[in-house]
Amino acid sequence: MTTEQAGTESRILEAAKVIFYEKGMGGARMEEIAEAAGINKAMLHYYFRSKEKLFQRIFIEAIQQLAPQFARILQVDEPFKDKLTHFVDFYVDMLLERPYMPLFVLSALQQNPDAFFEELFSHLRMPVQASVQQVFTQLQAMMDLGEIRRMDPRHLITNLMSMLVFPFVASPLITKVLGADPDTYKQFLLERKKVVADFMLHALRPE
Amino acid sequence: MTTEQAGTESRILEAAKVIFYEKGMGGARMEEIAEAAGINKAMLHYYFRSKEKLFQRIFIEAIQQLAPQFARILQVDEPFKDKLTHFVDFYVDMLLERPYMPLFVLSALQQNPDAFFEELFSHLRMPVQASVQQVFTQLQAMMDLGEIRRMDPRHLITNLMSMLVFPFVASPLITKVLGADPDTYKQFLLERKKVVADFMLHALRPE
DNA sequence: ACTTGTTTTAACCGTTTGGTTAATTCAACT
DNA sequence: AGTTGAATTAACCAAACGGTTAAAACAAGT
Repeated sequence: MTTEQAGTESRILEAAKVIFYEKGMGGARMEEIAEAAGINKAMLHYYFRSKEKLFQRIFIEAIQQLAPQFARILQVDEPFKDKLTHFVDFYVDMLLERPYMPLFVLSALQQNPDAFFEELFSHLRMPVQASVQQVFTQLQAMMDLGEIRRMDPRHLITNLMSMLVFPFVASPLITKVLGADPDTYKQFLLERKKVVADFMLHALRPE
Repeated sequence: MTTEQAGTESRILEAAKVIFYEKGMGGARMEEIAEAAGINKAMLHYYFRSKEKLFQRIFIEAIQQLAPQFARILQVDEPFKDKLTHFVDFYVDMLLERPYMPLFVLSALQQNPDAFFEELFSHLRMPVQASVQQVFTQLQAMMDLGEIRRMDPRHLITNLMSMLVFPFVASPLITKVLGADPDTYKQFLLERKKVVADFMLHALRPE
C-alpha cells in the first residue's frame, strides 16, 4: 500500500533531530531538513503538517528519554551505594549516546511560551514528579537510619543531576578551557561515572 | 554634536540583550529588537552594521562576565574553606542578577560554527586557562598538605561549576519537577550558596 | 484495464526577513 | 543664515521563509 522506501518518515525524523539539536527551533530551516533527509520540502508538510508539529515530535522524544528513570533502579533492593553507582553508570552511558539532547531540551524550554509546553509536559509531569517524590522518601529514610548525612533531598538530587548533566551541556566551553580535544573530552566524561559516584558518597557519608 | 537622547546605543544593547537571551540568535528578529528599543529598524543597522555584529557584542559581554574570576579570590591569603565560600557567594550572586546568561552562552557556543568563536575567544582564552591552571596548582598543593582529599582537579572544578551553574541553566525544568513557583525557586537558588559550599567541603574532607 | 488511495514532485504564494537607500531632522559651529 | 556631520525616518528590495496546490507516479485490489 505504500511506496515509502526505507521509511521516509523515520529518515525525516533522523534528519530533523540532527538539525533541530544543532540549531534549535528558530535556527532550523525546513528546506535544510528536507535536503538532509534526501526529499522534497513538500514531503515534510505531507508527513508532519508544520514545522511546529515536527519540532514537538522531536522534543517529546528527547524529554522522554532524558527524564531520569529513577523508578527502575529504585525498585531493586540493594544498598544506597549500589543504587547510586548503577544510576550514574546508566545515565552517563545514555548521555554519551545523546550528548546534544540536554542542551536542546533546556534551550527549547526557555525559548518557548509556557502554554506550548504545558500540554507536552502533561504526558510525563505526573509520573516524573511522583518518582522524584519516591526518591526523596527513600533518601529521608536513609538519613533517618544514619546511612547518609542529613540534607535537603531537593539539593541532593540537584547536585547529582548537575554534576551528571552539566558537563554535556557545557562541553564546548569546558573542552576549550581544559584545552582538550574531543577524544580527551570523551574520556573525561567517561571518568565522571566513577568521579561523581565517589564524590556523592564522600559528601554524604555521615559525620 | 549628537541628538541621541538617553543613549540610543545603550538602549539598543539593553533591548537586544533581553531578546537574544530569550530567543537566541536564530529566533530573535531585528524588528523586534528595534521595537523593544523604541526605535526604527534602520537604526539598528546604523549603530551596529548587522545582526551578527550586534549578536557578537552581546555575546562577548556575556562571556566576559561569566568567565569565573578566580584570580581575585585566589589572591587573598585565607584558608581553603573561606576561599570556597567567598567564591560560591560571589558567583551565585552574580548569576542571580543574570539568570539567563549561562544558557544563552552555552546555546550560542553550540549553535555557531567554530571559526566564528575562535576569534572571540582569543580575547579571554589565555587568561582564563592561566587562571584555571593556577587554581589547579593551588588545589594540588592543598592535597599534598592533606588539607583536602586527593582527586583530579579538573573534575573537582567541574563538579563545583556544575552545581553552581546548572540550576540556572535548567531552571524551567527543575521548577516544574519540584512543583515550585518562581519565588520559591529563587529561594532555592539562594540556599545553594550554603548547600554547595557545605557539599564541597564534605566531599573533600580527608578520609 | 480501471479504480482507489497513498506517496512524490515541481511550481507557486504570501509573508517575513535582514539589510539598504535617499531624503530629512537635528545640533553645533561659523 | 548657512554649513557640516551625525542621528533618524519611511519607503523600499531581494532573498529566504513556511506553507500550499495541482498534478503526476505508484502500488494494490478488482
